[in-house]
Amino acid sequence: MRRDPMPDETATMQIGELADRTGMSLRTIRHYDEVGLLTPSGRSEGGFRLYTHDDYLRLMVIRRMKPLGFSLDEMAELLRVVGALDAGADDHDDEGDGHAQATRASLAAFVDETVERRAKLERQLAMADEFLELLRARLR
Amino acid sequence: MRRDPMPDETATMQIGELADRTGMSLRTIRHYDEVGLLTPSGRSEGGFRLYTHDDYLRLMVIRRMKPLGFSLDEMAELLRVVGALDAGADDHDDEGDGHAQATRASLAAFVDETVERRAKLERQLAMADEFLELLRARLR
DNA sequence: ATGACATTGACGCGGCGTGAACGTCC
DNA sequence: TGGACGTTCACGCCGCGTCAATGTCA
Repeated sequence: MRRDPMPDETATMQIGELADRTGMSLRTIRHYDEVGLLTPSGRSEGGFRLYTHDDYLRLMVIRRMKPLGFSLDEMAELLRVVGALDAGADDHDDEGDGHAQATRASLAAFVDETVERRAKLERQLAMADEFLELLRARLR
Repeated sequence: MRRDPMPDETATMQIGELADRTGMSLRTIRHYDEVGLLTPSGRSEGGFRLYTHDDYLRLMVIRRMKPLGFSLDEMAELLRVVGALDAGADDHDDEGDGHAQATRASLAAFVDETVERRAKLERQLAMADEFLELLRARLR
C-alpha cells in the first residue's frame, strides 16, 4: 500500500531551512502560519515548527502566486480548491458528483482571474519600458 | 519672450478631472499632495486644488513609475533630479559645473535601478506563467 | 555551558480605502 | 437653493519588518 519510493519519507525541516530553500523571510513564513495560509505539518517537542516536503511545495506555489497580487486569503482559497480537486481525483468514471463540478468551475474562475492579472503585469512592464525611454532621453 | 504657442496657457483643472484623466483615485492624488509628491500648482479662492497641464504630466510620470515599486520618496527624489537637470539644460558648452555632473550621475544611478527593477518584473511574469501552467494542468 | 536556531508578543510603516462632517461653486 | 464637486480629519487594513525577551537543541 506504499506509494512513494522511499527517500526520506518522513524528513522534516525547521523554519530556517525552509526559508533558505524558498527565499522567503522567517517573518513571512511565520505570518503565513498566523493567518493559516501555510500551517507547519508538525511541531517538535519544544515547539519548533516542522515542515515537510509537501509544505515546501505549497510554499513554492504561494511564491509563484505572489507576483500576481492575490491577497493571502485568496491564495488560501485557491489552494483549498486545488486540494479539493486532487482529493476527489479518484472518483468513479462519470459519476455526476455535481460537487466536483463546482470545484472545477471555481478553479476555472481562478484561471480567468490569473490570466487577467497576468495581462496587467504585462501592461506594467510596458509602462516600465516607457519610463525607461523617458529617463534615457534625459540622459541624451 | 513667450515660449509656448498659446492654447490655454493658464488652463487648470480640479482634482476630479485630473483623476479621470490619469486613472488615479481622488484619495491617491490627495495623498500625493500630503506627502509632497505632487503639489497642486494652485488653489481656488475656496480652497479647491487646481492642477495645471504640467501637474498632469508629472502625475503621468509617477503613474509609469509605480509598477516598478519605487517608494513615494524615491519617486519624489527622481523627479527632483530630472527637474534639476532640465533647469540647468541651458548652461554654456563645456562649462565644468561639476554640480550638473553630479546630477547626471545620480540620474544614471536611477536608470540602473530601474533596469534592475524591470528585470524583476520580467521574472515575476515568468513566475506567473509557471503558475498558470500549474493551474491549467489541474484542469486537465 | 555555549551558540545557533527557534518561539511568542507587540509596535511600526507604507500606501492608500473608506467614512463623516462640512464648505464651494468651471 | 440645490446638487455636483470639493475639503479636512481620522481610523482601518494588509503584509510584513523589526526589536525584545525568552526558550530549545538537527
